[in-house]
Formats: sequence, C-alpha cells, structure tokens
Amino acid sequence: MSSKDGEVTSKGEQTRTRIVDAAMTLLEERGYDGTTMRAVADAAGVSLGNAYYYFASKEHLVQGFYDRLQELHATAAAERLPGVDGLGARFATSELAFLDAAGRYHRFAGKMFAVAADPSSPLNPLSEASTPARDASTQIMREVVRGSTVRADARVLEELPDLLWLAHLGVVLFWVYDSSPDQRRSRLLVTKASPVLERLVGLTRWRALRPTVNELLDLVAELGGRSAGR
Amino acid sequence: MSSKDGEVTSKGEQTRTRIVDAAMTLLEERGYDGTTMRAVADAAGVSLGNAYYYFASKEHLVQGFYDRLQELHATAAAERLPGVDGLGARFATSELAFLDAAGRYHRFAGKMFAVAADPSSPLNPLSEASTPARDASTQIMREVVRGSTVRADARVLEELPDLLWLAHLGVVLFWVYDSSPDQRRSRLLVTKASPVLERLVGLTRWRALRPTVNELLDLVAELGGRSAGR
DNA sequence: CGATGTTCTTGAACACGTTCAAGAGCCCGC
DNA sequence: GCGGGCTCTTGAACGTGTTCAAGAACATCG
Repeated sequence: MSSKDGEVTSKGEQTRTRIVDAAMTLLEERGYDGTTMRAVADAAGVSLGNAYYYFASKEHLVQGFYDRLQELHATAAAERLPGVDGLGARFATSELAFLDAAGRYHRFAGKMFAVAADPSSPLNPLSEASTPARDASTQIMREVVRGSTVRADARVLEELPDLLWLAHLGVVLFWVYDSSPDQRRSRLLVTKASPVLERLVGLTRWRALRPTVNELLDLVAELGGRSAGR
Repeated sequence: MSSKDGEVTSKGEQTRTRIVDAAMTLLEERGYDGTTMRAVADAAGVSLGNAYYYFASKEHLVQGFYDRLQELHATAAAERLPGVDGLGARFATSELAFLDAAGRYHRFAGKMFAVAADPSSPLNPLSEASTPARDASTQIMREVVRGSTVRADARVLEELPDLLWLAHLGVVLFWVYDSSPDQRRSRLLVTKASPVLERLVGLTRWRALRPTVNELLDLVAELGGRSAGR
C-alpha cells in the first residue's frame, strides 16, 4: 500500500491528516457554510483538486469531524460512568457527557444534522459508512446497561442498549434544535427524562403489562434495528 | 392587494402558481437535485431571476410542494375517516392516507427531509414559516381523536393530538428511510403500531400508572410542544 | 541507470444556487 | 395624457461544490 514499510504515515496519509485538521479548525471558526473546500485546501496548503483526491465530497470530509466527536463522547462517558448505579443516572451521565463534548460545536450542529439526515449521505447514522460510529455509540449504551442495577423484563433487558441508542438520538435531536443559552433545556430534558425512563423500564416486569410490552418488542424487532432498510 | 377586484389570481399569483406547478412536475420527474432553478424557470416560462422574485430560495419553492402534500393528506384523511371508530384504526387510516399521497414522491423524500432538518430552513417543521403546515397537520390529528371512541386519562386526551402529531413525524421519518418496495414496511409499521398505540393510550386510565403517566405528561409539557425553542 | 506504472498534484472548467442593478409593464391621481 | 410609484421581469455576474485531463513525483523492476 505504501512505499516505505509498515509506517502508518505515508506521504498521502500526512496530506490527508493536514486536510482534516484544517477542516476542523475552519469548521469551528466559521461554521459549515463558511468552511469552503477552497478555504480548506488553502489552509492545508494543497490545491482544490487535491483535496478532492482524498475526500470524495465535502460530506466525506466532515465525517472526520463526526467520528472524532463520537470518540470524545465515548471517552467522557467511560470516565464518568464508574460508580454511578441506577439506569436512569447512568443514562443521564452518558448524555450529559455528550452534551459537554458537543457543546462547542452547537452552532453548526444544525447544518451537520441536516447533511446527516440525507439517507444518501455518508454521514447518515444508518448508512454503511457510519457503521463504526453507530457501533461505538451502541457500545456506550451497552456499558450504561451493563453497569446498572436495573431489573426489567428479560427481553427488554436484551433490547435495552438499542432502545437507549434511539433515546440518545432523541436527545441529539432535541439538542440540535435547542436554542436556549448553553443548551440548558437539553440538560433539563436529560435530567428529568432519565428517571421517568428508569421507571418505565421497571414497569415492564409487571405481569399485567406483559402482553403490551411484548407487542411493543415484537414491533421493534419486526421493523428491525436497521430501521426500514430491506 | 390586487389591481382588479376580489379575484384571487392577480398577475403575480398566476406566475407564482405556474412556477410551483413546474417545480412539482420536475421534482417528480427528476428528483430534487435534478430540479434546478434554471430548469424550473424554463419550464414555467420565466427567467431565472424572476423565479427568485417569487421564492427567496429553492427551499422556499419546495415548501410550496410541501404545503400541497399536506393538503392532499388532509383531504384524503377527511375522506376516509368517517365511519372508522377506534383510535388506532383512525390513526392508521390517517397515516395510510399520507403514505398513499406521498408515495409517488418517495424517491426524493430523503433530500426533502434533509433540507427540512436544518433548523434554519424555512421547511423545518418547527420553524416560523411552516406554522400553517404544522397547524394543518395537528388539525388532522385533532379530527382523528375527536371522532374516536377512545377512553383515556383526561390530561392524555387533551395532549393526544400533539402526541399523535409526534407519532406522525415518526412515521414520516420511518417512511423517508424505507427502502422496501412500495414502502411496504412503512405500511406494516402503521398497521402494527396503531393497535399498540391504542392499547397504550387505554392503559393511561389505570390508577397504578397514574404517577408515571403524569410524570411523562409533565415532562412533555415542560419541554413544550415547541421543542427546545425559548 | 532507464523505462514503466502508480500515486499524488494541479489549475481550468462546469453547473448550480443566489444576488443585483437595470428596465418593462402597469395603475393611480392629476 | 402624463408623471410617479408600484409590481414584475430580465440577464449578467459571483462564489460554491465538483469533475477532469494533464502532468509531476515517486516506486518498482529489468
């Protein structure tokens, strides 16, 4: 693949990194629209065409940012989770970690989200290209569930990480649209909703609710974690 | 407003309509990206700049399409709802009406959705510009609830139209990402989920669930129907 | 060393969404 | 009729994301 040896940073890889670094700086400085491919190329010291040699599109370039945000979330969550017990508290911890990590990028989160919402975009959370990012995210939720002392219906317990991932998407959605200062309302949502979530999960052990719970789970299972894809 | 009399179609209004018509035809024929502003202007028999006199942006133009789709949904739902009794059945009827009306545009629904997902877009369901469309949509849900024989907790009953609107957004979301032939899975979702939804609503009358239900409603109320906006 | 194929780089070009100054058409009061 | 102020219309221009043919730099093999 490379000329030299097993060294990770071939010439091309270095250029690629320079481009991503330039892009991240500009994204934070000028937002999505302000970050033109020409500006990125200039800042990275390469020609416009060269940037396209490494990244098929602006969206592919932005995915680099997206992946890094995911990492920040995973790291922060792993740091804070130990010692936290209840399911609700653990979920809240994870989500607050996300809000802290993502806060500085909130101003262009909307644009990012819009780009990601396109099913044909590589940034789409359900797309092939972001399978790693999605897996990393559900992994966090698995950790949230595993360390908790929650009791629930067995099937629910099994599906819980995926369900929490959906809840996380909901939080992200709310956060993206949150125009309150410092996104306080998003934090409010997380702290208020988490106990309710825990209570709901606990309720699934009730005999009388079993049929309804099973109906719900069947529904989720049948429609598949991979949403509506074939 | 117009030169003539109370006639609805002034010169400008006619041109505006011609442009929207051209846009809808092209959207169905060529998809979102294929529908260039130049092509729309050509098809409508006006200059490019003229199209921008009537629509501030491509997104605003597409909103014309969006509004019409909403109308089609409302009309179709109003046609089919009479005689349908249960809440689940009524919701399913409304949603299937939507799926039928929207089906032909599914191929570019993703792009539309992506554009709409941008908080700064006029197409965004929570934006100022789409207040009418949103109201029209919740109106359908009010009708779904009003005609039904559902029994539920009083507060739930009051919030139900808004909650069903959220459920509708969920259906739309699923549909957008539905790549199954003829979007069969979306229809499956609607037919399977509607009875579960009815059952859940019915459960809210249980004494034992009252605290949890109230917690949930408080949460929804506090965070506001207008999502995270101030 | 020299030839050959691969990787990397360039700048020009294209179509697009959008803006804008300029003008055409129209209506009203005089 | 005619001036003045609207509404409506135009075409050129700008900056954008993206493509592409061409060449430079480099690696590999004889």
